Amino acid sequence: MTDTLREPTFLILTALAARPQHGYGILRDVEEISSGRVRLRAGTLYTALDRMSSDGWVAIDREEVVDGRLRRYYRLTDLGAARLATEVERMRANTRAAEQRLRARPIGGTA
Amino acid sequence: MTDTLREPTFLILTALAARPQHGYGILRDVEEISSGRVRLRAGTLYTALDRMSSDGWVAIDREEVVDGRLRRYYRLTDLGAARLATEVERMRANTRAAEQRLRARPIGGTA
DNA sequence: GCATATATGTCGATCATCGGTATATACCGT
DNA sequence: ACGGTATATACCGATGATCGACATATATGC
Repeated sequence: MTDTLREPTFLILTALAARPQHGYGILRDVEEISSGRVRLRAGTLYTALDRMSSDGWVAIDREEVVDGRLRRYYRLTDLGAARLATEVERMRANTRAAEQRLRARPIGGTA
Repeated sequence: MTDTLREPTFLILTALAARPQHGYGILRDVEEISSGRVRLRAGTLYTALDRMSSDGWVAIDREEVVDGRLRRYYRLTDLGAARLATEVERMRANTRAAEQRLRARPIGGTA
């Protein structure tokens, strides 16, 4: 519970915070959340979902078959939501500290 | 320039944003910045300083000898400050997105 | 016939960080 | 005299999340 989340993990949890979604939907959502900056690799996504499932952060919500293709929907658990909230607090504290110090820094001349 | 910073790297840059500091001073400062949460390993610190030196994010400011012990002071370069500022913006955007979605999420009943 | 979108998955490689260890000096309490 | 803690820098093997590439399958558009 103590360790920091990497960006892909963070964004997957964020995507699922909105609503249950299936893998490919998460892929699209993460891209939208990050304004196109982050494009998850399939390997990253499914490895992360497996890991977070066994950690109890996400759970399989339901499975559907659309056009002969499987859609496995995941949802955020309360534990996962709490983990995400903790991470948000940590990031807030860190950004606050960094901004404060960057503002105090003399501009230029230190190249 | 695109990849995300890990917390130790982020906090080392933040520590140096305030003023030039030597290794052990950074160790103490990072602990203070993070309210005692993050205690950098010596290996992490010096490996990171070497890496960031070759990336041009930090530079050796000066060297002193105090009580027969070497003190190597590092300072943040303009490039390093820019990199930190970029990272702060990224984290701000991510926390904003996560908070928005966590607030919209129905509380409880999804364990 | 070929590219693209949808959809899930495996596998080897990379790399920052962790945890432990090494090396020194100085100070404090017992 | 001895042990513990603080100061100070540095190396090294292990870990683990992510990357990049590949595999498989269906549907749609050109």
